[in-house]
Amino acid sequence: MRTPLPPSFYLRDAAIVARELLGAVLMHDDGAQVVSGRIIETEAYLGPHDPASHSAAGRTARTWHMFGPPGTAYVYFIYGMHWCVNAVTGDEGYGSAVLIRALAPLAGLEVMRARRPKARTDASLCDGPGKLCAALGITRAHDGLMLTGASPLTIYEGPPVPDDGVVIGPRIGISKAVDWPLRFCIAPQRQTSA
DNA sequence: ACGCGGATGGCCT
DNA sequence: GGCCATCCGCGTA
Repeated sequence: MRTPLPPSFYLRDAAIVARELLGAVLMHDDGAQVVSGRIIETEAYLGPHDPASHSAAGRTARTWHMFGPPGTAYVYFIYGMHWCVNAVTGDEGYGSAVLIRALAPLAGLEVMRARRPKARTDASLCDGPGKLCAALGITRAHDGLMLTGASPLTIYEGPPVPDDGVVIGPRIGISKAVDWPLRFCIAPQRQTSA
């Protein structure tokens, strides 16, 4: 779990990367605080042909970094309140990415609790795309950074998650392509195992 | 255990 | 003007 996932990891179909990111560790080190969690839920956004993908509307100021090189962080602001973080996948210029939807907290629990005072349990610190960005302190400042190392925001290799520990279903909170099976979760009973 | 609606702002039509 | 890749609190069972 010390090894950052390299750009070649992300140079694959978004659905494959979404599956393989389960178990990996997202860490934010701002120089003063280190906060991290294990990735337990992801969603794939396939590219311009995927009606639910931000890249379907073309490359705009907002979606600019979704078209960056594989391993880029694409961070966007939603509902006037929340940040969400993606890992860009596939070739540079294509526009596919994986939304990180939930983490299991690993390090920096005190910092997370201070950043999310409304969370009543440790599990609820990071169990949503907006929540995990708040808990880790991820904002627009991280949009466009590389997740592959030498950056405050990094994803590290984690233990393999077997297929029978993965649940696949439709994506959440979208209004187009609502039945595409592109949401990947670690089954609840497996989330705490190494 | 659900289901609903308000908060809140940037961006596209 | 309307639509969001959301979260939280309050209402009814």
